[in-house]
Amino acid sequence: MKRPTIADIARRAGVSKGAVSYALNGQPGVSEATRKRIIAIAQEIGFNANSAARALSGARARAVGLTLCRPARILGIEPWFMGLISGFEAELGAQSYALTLQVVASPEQEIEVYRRWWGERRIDGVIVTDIRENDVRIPVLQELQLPAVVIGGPGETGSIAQIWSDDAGAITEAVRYLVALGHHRIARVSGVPDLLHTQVRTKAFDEICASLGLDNTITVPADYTGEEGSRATRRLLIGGDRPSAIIYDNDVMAVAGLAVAQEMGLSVPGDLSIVAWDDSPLCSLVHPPLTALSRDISAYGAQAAHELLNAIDGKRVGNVEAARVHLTPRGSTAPPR
Amino acid sequence: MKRPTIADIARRAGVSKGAVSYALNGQPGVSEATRKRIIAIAQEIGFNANSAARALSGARARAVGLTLCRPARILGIEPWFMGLISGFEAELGAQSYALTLQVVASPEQEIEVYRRWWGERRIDGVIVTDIRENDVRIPVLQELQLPAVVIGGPGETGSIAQIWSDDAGAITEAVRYLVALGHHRIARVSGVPDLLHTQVRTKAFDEICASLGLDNTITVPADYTGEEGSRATRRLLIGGDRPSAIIYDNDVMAVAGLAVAQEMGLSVPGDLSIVAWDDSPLCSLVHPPLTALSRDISAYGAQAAHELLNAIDGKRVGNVEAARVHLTPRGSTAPPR
DNA sequence: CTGAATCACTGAACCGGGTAAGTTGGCAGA
DNA sequence: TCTGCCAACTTACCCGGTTCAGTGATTCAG
Repeated sequence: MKRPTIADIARRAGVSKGAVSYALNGQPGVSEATRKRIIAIAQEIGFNANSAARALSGARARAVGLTLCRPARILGIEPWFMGLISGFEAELGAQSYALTLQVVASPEQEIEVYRRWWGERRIDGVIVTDIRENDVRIPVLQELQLPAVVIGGPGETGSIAQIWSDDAGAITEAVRYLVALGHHRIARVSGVPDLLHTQVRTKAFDEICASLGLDNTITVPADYTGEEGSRATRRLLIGGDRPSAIIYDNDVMAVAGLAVAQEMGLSVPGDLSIVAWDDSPLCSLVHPPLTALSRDISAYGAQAAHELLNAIDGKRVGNVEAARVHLTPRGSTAPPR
Repeated sequence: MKRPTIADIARRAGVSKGAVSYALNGQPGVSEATRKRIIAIAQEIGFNANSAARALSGARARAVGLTLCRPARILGIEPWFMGLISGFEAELGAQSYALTLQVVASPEQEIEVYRRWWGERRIDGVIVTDIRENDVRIPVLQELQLPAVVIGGPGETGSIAQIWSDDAGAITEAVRYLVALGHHRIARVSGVPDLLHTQVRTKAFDEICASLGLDNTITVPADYTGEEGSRATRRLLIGGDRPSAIIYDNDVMAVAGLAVAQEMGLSVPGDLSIVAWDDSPLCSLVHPPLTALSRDISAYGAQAAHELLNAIDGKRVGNVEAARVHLTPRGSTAPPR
């Protein structure tokens, strides 16, 4: 019942442990005949190298870490993280790396987890999301020399690899589209203001609105949750100079906003046009289906994992832009009445 | 820059490696004074035991595995898995166990992953979800003697721990509630029919409907996705003898069903009442908010993790029922017009 | 035919903790 | 003063791969 080791294989093949190691790892040092024989025996007895022993003798842990720093109730509903995770998996699985997950409550706790993981040599690198301005995690990662890739930005990450999508371009496209439909009063419900990509979006939104001569544009900060999305929407729709279109920073808030509009007896898209950020199945699930800024989150994740594996291999990696975000028009946008 | 080992601590404390090991693990064999001194040094230099070395010397890997066997596009939107995961974390984190995740395409691939993980000693146990009748994974887990806990059921899992919620009771409550409101034609859109808990629900649904003398009750099988939820709903609403209430096996299909009803000009709850299974934020996000069968998914996950840790510790565990499912009435149910 | 190079492999050290078995020193009791 | 005993350590080996320095056999050039 004991799980087989290379010593068992060595005994059965009549060679030394060393030879078995060379044979199984494709290293030179054994003849082709012996290699084949050893591989056959390994397969026959269902051998899998003990990852602990392997990691201990200087090699990799063959695992990467991901922390999720949002309350469970948001994590659950947001398609973003799951999309990202399955993207990671596609890339990591191919290289037989494992993904280790931890839910944390704060960036400080996240740093603790990084320190522990790295100290324990449990992982070879980490994927960092929800990057902020002057993010406290960056200097720690540099101090630890822990291979990492940062998702979101672009921002200051020093020597750490970074992958980002062109959020500024995306929001510009959305505003231009709404203006082309005839909208003048465009509002925005943003995600957490601290996050770098929120700032990028806010800046780009303000700029394009100014350059198109729109006034009364407003960004209401929220936190990606449905509750905040509802609250922000109510605030916008109650006011005197009601916007005719709202851009939301994620799909959950957009759906919540749609519900508020319906509840207030406003027709979508007749009285209010809605644009969601990140096109998840959620957007096509509701009625009317939501116009969204789409990007392939899975591919984004796969690309991030790829960069991380490069960083782990010591290859210098830089600042990578992910695939373009594009606007997918659906039933929630139309010319204002 | 090298990460510290117990040998470093031993040198600084002027004792042997063995003494350090005893001190840090709370074992007898060192005086309190020495123990304190050693712990202080460990803290000072930021020592973390190398998990590989620890795992190698007979101890635990201190990690558990979870595979997700659904396409990414469903995983993303379904709050269920993320809820479960954060529940696991709450329990695992407290015992400083890590969670290793893998997305797989089929039960066969899932088995491969279990074999590999266990062979590599990467994990100490696994959490198995989406259990089917005569599930192919059960005999493999028993053969490998891999500690496991099965979520869903109740069903035949032999010696493997199991945790389940009273789905039969829940659906009975939902049907009784709808009948009390005055509904006679109640339909149901189910999840994947192979899954054990789907079968439990279907059986209970048929039984309670029969015992209440309802005819024309029908269960349309679907697969938890929004698309299938829409399709099934359309099929039900197009038919001659339209149901006045539909119970959905998850929240995503319920939301999709709501959109279909709105699209067809039916008022909810006036023309159609809707009940969702699993009360996620999604249910209160839409308009009208959905009546749902609520359960604390996180607590469910925490309980499962707890049972698994017991199983890993060799404690015999059995068949545990999770906290009750209860009906949360909201705006999507009312007496039929 | 000899010396050098190459090949196929062995043996042993090593990674960093865990732990059984052995070794002190100090103190109590006779 | 001697024995016995215990706490407080030390020593040494284990876990299971990886890797490096040999070693004997064979090949090959000169």
